[in-house]
Amino acid sequence: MSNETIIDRCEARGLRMTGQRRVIAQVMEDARDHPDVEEIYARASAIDAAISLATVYRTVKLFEEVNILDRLEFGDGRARYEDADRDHHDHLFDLKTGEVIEFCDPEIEVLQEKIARRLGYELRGHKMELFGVRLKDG
Amino acid sequence: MSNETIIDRCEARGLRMTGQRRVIAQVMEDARDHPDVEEIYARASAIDAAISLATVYRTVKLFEEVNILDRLEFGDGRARYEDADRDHHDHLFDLKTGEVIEFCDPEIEVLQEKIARRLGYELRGHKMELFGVRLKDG
DNA sequence: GTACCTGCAAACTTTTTGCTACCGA
DNA sequence: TCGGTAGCAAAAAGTTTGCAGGTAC
Repeated sequence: MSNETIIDRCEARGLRMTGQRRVIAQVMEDARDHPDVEEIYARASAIDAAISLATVYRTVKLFEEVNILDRLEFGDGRARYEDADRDHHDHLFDLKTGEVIEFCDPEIEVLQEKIARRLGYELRGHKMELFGVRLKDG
Repeated sequence: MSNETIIDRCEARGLRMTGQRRVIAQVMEDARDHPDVEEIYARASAIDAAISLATVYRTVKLFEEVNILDRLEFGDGRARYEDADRDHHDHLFDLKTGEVIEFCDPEIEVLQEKIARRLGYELRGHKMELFGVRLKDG
């Protein structure tokens, strides 16, 4: 939750900054939602029409590997991405509508630490998330 | 939960019980883990070598639609399934090893109800799950 | 008997990769 | 300079589907 931009963090990690990477970094910097790769590609294409889908895939994977982006899986078969450098929060995904709700609850934060510890995991530096699944019927 | 078998529940829902469906139901009845479709197919093939992968896909989808199986997504690109008629529990998935840990915590159960209500969801009959994601580095 | 189910192969979707040319540091 | 990077197209991996024949009820 620093105020470095994604591009700053790329440079801090010594990534070679090509034009395409700058565009994708900017797209994710501006994103207030959780775009999937196709959507990131669409937004990047609006800035530089020459960017290829393969480059978007390679770049978000790279950014994820160096913890600049988080990959989210909501069970609809597509990976979604968001800026990793944000306050910790959880996601609730409505399987009916596809809507994603972000929220944060201090009790959950405490509980997550507790559970991780009980299970022998050291949560420090890792992330755990409450993943809400709303099934189709009652 | 109840002690009906999966086959019992299929019949209770009026599903036409073919040999293939019986085999797949039995495989899931016996499963203590969270097999993906390929694994269910392998286990079913050991009982009836003529079963096709397409039938396994169609059958687990059908069983999921009538709430006989739950579909789980752990972010590794494959759907996994488990018997829906079990005590509620959560899953912790280790991204490093692929290991799945099941656990249940009463505080989480209470918290899940609370969060759902705060967000305007009525959890009754639906499911929410604490999904653990362990990232690669500290 | 008939509507539903199955196997097969082909199609589809999402993601990865081999190769050649290119570009950033 | 020169090793990493981009574009393209082909391949992979997981899943769905059209069709013709078969089966449960």
